[in-house]
Amino acid sequence: MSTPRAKPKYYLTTPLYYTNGMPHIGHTYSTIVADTIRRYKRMRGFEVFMTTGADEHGVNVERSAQKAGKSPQEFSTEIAVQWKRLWDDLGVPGDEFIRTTDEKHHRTVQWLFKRCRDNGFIEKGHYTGQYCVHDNAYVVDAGPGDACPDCGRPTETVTEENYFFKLSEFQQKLLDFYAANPDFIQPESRRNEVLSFVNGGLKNLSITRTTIRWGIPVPGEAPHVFYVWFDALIGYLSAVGGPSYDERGLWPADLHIVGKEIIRFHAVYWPAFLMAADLPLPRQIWAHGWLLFDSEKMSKSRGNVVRPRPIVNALGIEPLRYYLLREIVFGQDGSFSYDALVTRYNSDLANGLGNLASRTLTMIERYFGGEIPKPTPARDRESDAPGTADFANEALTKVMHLYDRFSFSLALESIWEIVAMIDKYITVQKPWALAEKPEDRERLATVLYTAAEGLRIATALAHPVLPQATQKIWVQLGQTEPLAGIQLDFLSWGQLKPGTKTGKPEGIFPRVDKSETIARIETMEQEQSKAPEAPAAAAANTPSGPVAAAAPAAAAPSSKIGIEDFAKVEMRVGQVKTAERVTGADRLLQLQVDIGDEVRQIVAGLALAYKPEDLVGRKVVVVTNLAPRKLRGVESNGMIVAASLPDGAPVLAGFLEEVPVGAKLK
RNA sequence: GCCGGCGUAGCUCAGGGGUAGAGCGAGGGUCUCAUAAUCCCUAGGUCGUGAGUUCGAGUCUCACCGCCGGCACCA
Repeated sequence: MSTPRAKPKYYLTTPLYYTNGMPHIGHTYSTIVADTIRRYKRMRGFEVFMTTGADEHGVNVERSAQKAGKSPQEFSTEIAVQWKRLWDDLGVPGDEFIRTTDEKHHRTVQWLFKRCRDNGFIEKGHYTGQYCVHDNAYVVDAGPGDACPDCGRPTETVTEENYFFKLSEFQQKLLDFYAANPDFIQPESRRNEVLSFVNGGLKNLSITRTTIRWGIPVPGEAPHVFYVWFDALIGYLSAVGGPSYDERGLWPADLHIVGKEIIRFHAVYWPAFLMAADLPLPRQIWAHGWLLFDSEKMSKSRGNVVRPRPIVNALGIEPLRYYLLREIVFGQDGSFSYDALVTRYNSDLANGLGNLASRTLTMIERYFGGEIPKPTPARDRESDAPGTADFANEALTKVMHLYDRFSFSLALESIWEIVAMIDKYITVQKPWALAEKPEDRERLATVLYTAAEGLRIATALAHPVLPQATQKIWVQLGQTEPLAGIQLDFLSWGQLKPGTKTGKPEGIFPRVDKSETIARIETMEQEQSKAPEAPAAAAANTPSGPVAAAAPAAAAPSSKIGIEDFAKVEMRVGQVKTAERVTGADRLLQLQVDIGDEVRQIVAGLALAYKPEDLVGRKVVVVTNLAPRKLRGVESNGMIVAASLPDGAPVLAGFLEEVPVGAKLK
């Protein structure tokens, strides 16, 4: 009963992110990849639908909510709203933000459960595990007698009745399915892992709990709620119709993008659930790798979690998109560093694409009054630009092929070969010299047409990765149809119409100073991390505090707060006792600061403006009630208040009169 | 412990039997349309260690060292 559609559909998903914390760069990566595919598929003529969302149930949310003094629903909603807002702000919202607390999702889960049960794949059984009575939760991986890792109290061995999904019956069916669909699990290495896991035998899966309250109720089975995977995974289906999935014709999903750590749930449990319910299976599961920061996995305990907002505030979302897709081979782990990010930005975006647009459009403006000149193809293509058009046309085919395989880094590499080719072409042809001789007017026209046309092709191809910037160049090239609506299949050399009025050349990617930009990102990161991870942190706000530098990209206006908010911040006069550089960090100083009743260790981003020895003995303003945080592996217990100059350099706040150490500010 | 992967120029990585590659960074040069951008030249790296197969090995085999992943939560 699917409605007839003109275009083939393409349905893809990101994971539904757990609302127990805020997004970091890894989540951002997943979503950016999905958004890029979404945009690319649209340019290939697909009707695309993308789902992202929030996984909200479970003990962890329950407990975090309790700590925050809120109901799980209230707590989870606040976090979910922030996730959604982040994706909106980053321009990667998808088409549906499904929440596992949505009524339609509850309905779908209960419906799927019934189908599985009716088909005989659900049974009652007993789950036995180590249970912490104090925390009201099972302790995974604990043996009898082990202590609870959270509260240290001994755990008890508890057995509860719950429902099991007969996963063991699907071992052979899954193996057959994998064999029949060799591309189902990507990349290859993950596929092999899954295969060996399934080959090793499958145990039945406990899918309900009676000890958890915060979950979807099992209909007619009062204390039971669904447990983890027989909840979140089903969101992919809830988002596109649930029980009536057939009406929208979007199911099965064409692609689930996941992180490598959750591949098994997607590649084993999920297809088994669907088989049990007699529903179509998704076509592909793609597991990407992790972003390693300084070669380490990101984690809160290491204090090296990278958040998207500071980067976006300092550089913009597009450089981040470009970096993640260009630098990291999709499917493999990749290293993330601010240094590489800014380097990529300057060399590829500012000096590469941005500069090519700038020089090309400037010359067209100057020599042809802002009109695309008319080329004289035959002769010039022979003598001046052998193979230019062919090169671009071949690159076009190649890039689409690479995008199809999600080989983003190779696709971008190929696009940038076009940029380099045109750059070289311009250098060889010397249009500025041609412009001086009236008899070279025709050649000049051809050269600039060629440059503009090469730029146009590269711009169109880069659009899925750089949606806004390429649209700007597109407009500057005088194109009126939105670039997002261009079909790549119909793109080819020579479509640029002579006489088209070009727009004013404007810098798309202004070059930035590397160390200053990194300093700014780190400062903002520091600011943001100091705020607790509670909803009140309002990650949407650019830190408007003393060290928030003028950011070219975003710089959200600071919102008004009441006196009661301000009163939460405790500031005191401190005196620097010792100061030294933090190794491996350009701008961080590790300080011991006397704040009256104690000496605090504080790591501050002051090294660009102050020498350690100049700070010793100096009185500073210290925010004393910030949550501790590690910077470059060094714990920081507070924050030094400073003004921030436009170039990012800090200037310490101080007093004109003598003040005693430890005095409070208000 | 079992299974798998990786270790190549300062950095990130490609190459999988026959005279060591790319991009970035760095050094030198060129041009001047352009965002001090572009373009050209330069990198002499025991291709983790040792042994073996071969006329010939980053490239195949074995052993060893180091790092990482899966087998057990997390983008």
